[in-house]
Amino acid sequence: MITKHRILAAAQDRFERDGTEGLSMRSLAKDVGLTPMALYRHYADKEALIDAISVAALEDWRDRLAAIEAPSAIASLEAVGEAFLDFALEAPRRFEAAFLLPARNARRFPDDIEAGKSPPLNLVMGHIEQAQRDGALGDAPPSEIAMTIWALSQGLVALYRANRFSDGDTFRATYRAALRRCYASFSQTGPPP
Amino acid sequence: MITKHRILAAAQDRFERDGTEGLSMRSLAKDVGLTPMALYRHYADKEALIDAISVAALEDWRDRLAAIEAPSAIASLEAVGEAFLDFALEAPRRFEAAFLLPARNARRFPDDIEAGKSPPLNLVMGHIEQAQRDGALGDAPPSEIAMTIWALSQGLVALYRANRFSDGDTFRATYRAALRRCYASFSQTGPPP
DNA sequence: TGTACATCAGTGAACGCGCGTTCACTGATGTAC
DNA sequence: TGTACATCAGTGAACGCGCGTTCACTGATGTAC
Repeated sequence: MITKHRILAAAQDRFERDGTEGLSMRSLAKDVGLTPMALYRHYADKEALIDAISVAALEDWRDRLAAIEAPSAIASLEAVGEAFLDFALEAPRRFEAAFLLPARNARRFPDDIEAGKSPPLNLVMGHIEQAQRDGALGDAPPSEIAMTIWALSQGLVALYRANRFSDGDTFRATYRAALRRCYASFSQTGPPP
Repeated sequence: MITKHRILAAAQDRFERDGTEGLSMRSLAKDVGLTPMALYRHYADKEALIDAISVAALEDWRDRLAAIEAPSAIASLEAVGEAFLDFALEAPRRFEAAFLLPARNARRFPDDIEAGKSPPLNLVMGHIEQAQRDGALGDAPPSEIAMTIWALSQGLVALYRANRFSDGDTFRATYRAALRRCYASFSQTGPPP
């Protein structure tokens, strides 16, 4: 049973280094110190292994979110932004697996999101609603705020990964400023001008 | 000479359908109706061919930008957003090649951008500066406005491609609203709250 | 306590496949004298 | 005008490679009686 975990751990490492393409059953087996065929004792095939990697990536994000503690709703939202950033910088491929794989059962905006079908987004939307009650955010639909912030974060990270920022510090500063500005744009009440 | 163009055109088609991974010299040759080796008469190797695809993708975007005509600077900026959206929806992979490949010689924020080293971004920043003179945008640094808008667009498109919107119409509407709101957040003078 | 049997992780050889690219070549077209 | 030669697009066989996966197996460990 422990072998299965060793395989998954090695697969995550490989995946983080080389992506899906670079992850081969043979090279992975070498990493773990096993025959390629031994892997099939634990995972039906390569696809099953990649599924496991995706699931683990989502769990990683869920854990990072769950670990957040902040004094206010708006501070929590800021912390979510930081967690997102850290995740993206520490484990870019895992980050990608969690958010950007065109998942078969992905939750969709607006229906699934508003129906609360995405646990991580639920948590974020809870903070948003609390911030609205605190008067720190305007009355735009929480799901819209969440999607906009999510998109902005995602886009900034994508540009950073595509080498469009001169260095990491500039990027972090720009990221924080952009998110703060974006929340500010939601802080008035009423529809956008 | 015409063969070279036929090869590139077929390669673009393949790439749009299957991405870099699905583009093999052998399958491509079959598409063009040639022996695999004939391709090497026109492109040194696979990498050279992929470079050509990237270059063509950037030219596509440049042409789309150049074709924009609008009555005012702020209307031009809106048109840029629409062009970006159309490009992303019509030719997602080419779009990706143009913006997201970690290009060796990519222009970086803030130095390269402010120094005007990116012709497409230059054009956009020209509109931004004009809009500022028109009083339609606040006095934030144009390069910062450009990067923020770019990131937001990029992120929304990424989420759409990752299946996070229930349908295309919802996505287009959300995209337009988010961009409008983002420009609005830059319309006051002074630093963000 | 001893024996027979089932379970199960892991092995090792082999299969067929598609890949990028090499090499030596053919045959048509253009060019120089 | 005719001939010799260079150029150049394209061919076809072959190379070596890494891939996911099959198959039949070994050998240790646990379990039932």
